[in-house]
Amino acid sequence: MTAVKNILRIAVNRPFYSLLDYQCPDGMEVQIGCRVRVPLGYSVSLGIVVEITDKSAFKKLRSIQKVLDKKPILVENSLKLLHWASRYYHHPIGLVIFNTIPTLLRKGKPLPSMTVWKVNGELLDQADTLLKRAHKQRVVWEFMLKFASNQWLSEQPIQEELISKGVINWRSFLNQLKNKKLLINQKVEIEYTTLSSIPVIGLSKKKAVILTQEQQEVLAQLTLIYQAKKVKPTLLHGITGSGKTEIYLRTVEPILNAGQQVLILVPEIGLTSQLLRRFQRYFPQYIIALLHSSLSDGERSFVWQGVQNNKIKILIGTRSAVFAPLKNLGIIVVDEEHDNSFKQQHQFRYHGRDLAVKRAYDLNIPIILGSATPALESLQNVERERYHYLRLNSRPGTRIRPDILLQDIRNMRLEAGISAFLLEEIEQHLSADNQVMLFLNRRGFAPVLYCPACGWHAICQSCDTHMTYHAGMKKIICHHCEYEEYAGTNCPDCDHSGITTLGQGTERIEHVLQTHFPAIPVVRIDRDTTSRKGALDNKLAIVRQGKPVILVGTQMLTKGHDFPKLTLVGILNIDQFLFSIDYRAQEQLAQQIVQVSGRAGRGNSKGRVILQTSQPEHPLLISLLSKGYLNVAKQLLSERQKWNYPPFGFQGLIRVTASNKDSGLVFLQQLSDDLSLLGCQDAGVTLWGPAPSPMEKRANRYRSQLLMSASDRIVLHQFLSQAIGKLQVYKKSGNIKWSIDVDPLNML
DNA sequence: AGCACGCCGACT
DNA sequence: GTCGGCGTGCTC
Repeated sequence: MTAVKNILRIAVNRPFYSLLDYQCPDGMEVQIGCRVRVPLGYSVSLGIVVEITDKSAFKKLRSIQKVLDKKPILVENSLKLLHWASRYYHHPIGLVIFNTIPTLLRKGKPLPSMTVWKVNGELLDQADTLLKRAHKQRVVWEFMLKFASNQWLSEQPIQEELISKGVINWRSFLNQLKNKKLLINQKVEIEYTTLSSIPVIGLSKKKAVILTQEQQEVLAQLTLIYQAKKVKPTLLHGITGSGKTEIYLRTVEPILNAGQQVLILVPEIGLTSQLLRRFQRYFPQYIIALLHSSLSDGERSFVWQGVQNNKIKILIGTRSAVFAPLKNLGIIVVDEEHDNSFKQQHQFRYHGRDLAVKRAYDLNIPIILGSATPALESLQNVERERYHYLRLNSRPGTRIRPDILLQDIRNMRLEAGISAFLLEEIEQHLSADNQVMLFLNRRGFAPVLYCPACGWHAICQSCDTHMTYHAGMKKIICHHCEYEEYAGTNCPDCDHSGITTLGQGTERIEHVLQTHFPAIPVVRIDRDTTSRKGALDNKLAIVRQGKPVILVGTQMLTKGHDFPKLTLVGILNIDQFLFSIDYRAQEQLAQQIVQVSGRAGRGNSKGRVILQTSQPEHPLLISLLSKGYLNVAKQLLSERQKWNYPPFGFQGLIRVTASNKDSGLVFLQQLSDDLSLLGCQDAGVTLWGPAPSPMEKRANRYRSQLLMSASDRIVLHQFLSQAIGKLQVYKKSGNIKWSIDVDPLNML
């Protein structure tokens, strides 16, 4: 006799690090991946069945109350990934799962369904008497008799037909007929013949792009790679404009044709729509969906179900799409893999790219990481022969690489941060009918608002930082806590009337250029001008018309957009990043310079890049310009190795916030002492701190941190687990909240 | 995260 | 007296 497996190991929607065991009552059917309602303490909670077993360490188990799903809402491999991620990032399993699934499912609602209708054959002879006095009902009835006698009919064709017959309230008539038992209806799974959430853009026939020699070789290599028994990830290092997307399309094609699904991850929503267009054009026969944060709850559930039943074949999404329950996933593409927005910076701090690699590894399917400026982590994985490395080094057609010019701005009079030389160049490129772009990584009008008479300047009352002046709104805004107030014209301290600004942001550059070139449209692209839905697409459309424009923007501009008429790029004010205390700043700066430079000269004319700096002799800039990104990456990697920084060592950061200055540090000191007693130093784990965070006060809370680093990942994770055990039992004074960041990307 | 319990000070 | 503030402890 085999034991019946009736013990459920459940992830409840509460901050527990482990699964909870429950009894499954006799006769209740439940599968792994289904949601259940369980009693917990004095209340009830939702949970998801993660394991089914026949033994438990607990003697007395409570029973689950209800099973919410007939079929699992997660496929096995995404559930496995979530479970693994919960352990790797040391975040409670239930919160990991419930924060990932669509809101409607999180609230216990069912997956979307649709209603279908049919004539009830049993009461046909009574129809005439029942409908004697109901004229409109009779119209509906006759339509249904004609089309839905022998088959179920969905509401969409019913609606179209009846509205054309002038029956506006069609649904209420259907219900009246149902009440008279002339019609019957039922709910069924949605059919994915069309996707209402997807704009269908005029699908011009795909142009037969002829691949370059280089592209053909890369494709051939990829084909070989996929034939291996154990497939390794591929880093596709292709300079901007080298046609990476074309490679994605071709490499994915046979996988789709074999019936499998494709997952494409991009760093930002802004990049999804243009990629969608390319894929729709190339694969008009497959259903493609987007998954990102601006979808409605309903749309999200819809996509979730569509990928799970293998109707949606191509899914393009931002980082959380890595958890989507694709039933038959065949390949993953991570575009712009170096981008830091793949790392979630709140709560569950996971890295979308790294989890994609893990998911591909578990499924033994290919994954392509594409970038013009690969992350140091990825390059090191190539070095260790964990990844294949493929290179696209030239631009197809006549596209030529841009020249980059360093311009020394020491002792130079600038107009709002722009040199006379750059203004002159802008003028020339515009009059040659070309487009120009200025990159400045700071939004707002000016970072400082101050009084020349008494020295007062606007600082945030809740954070250790200045407030940025936004001229359009006449406000000063804190970019860290969003606190804002109206900016007066007089100094709040001495009432001097000549209050003024220092430094520049994109808004000011826009303003200055607009007065300088009144006939040319200036298009500003940053968080302030693109927050409304569709705003970014509208702005990009203006640029795509091809007439001379000046683009001004933040790092949003560096990401993947193609501007064929753009011939000049100006890079302003990057000097601060050359001397940042963050050891990742130089890597990011190099990536940003290369990415933004790549926007220039996409058409037939050669591009030009002017980089204004007061540090023209800085080794990073010299080396980047003379020897290129890979060389800089090698240098940076050797520095990282010297200090045992990632990717050579591994880090975990424990952050604490508290309502007063000292209690966080005291709390972390206790942890630091206990970890030392446990022998973490002897085991090779170094503790840095506790120390106040670089920005100590933020949103009225005092922040401190303890950094743990080690050469051995396993050892680090053992001590992180120990640390969590301690953190849970310490007494907390001063409203302390703590969190863990594994593989932290920034220390601020 | 919820929820209950228990210990306080501040009210009708 | 008892209402409710919040610190503490527990949840299979």
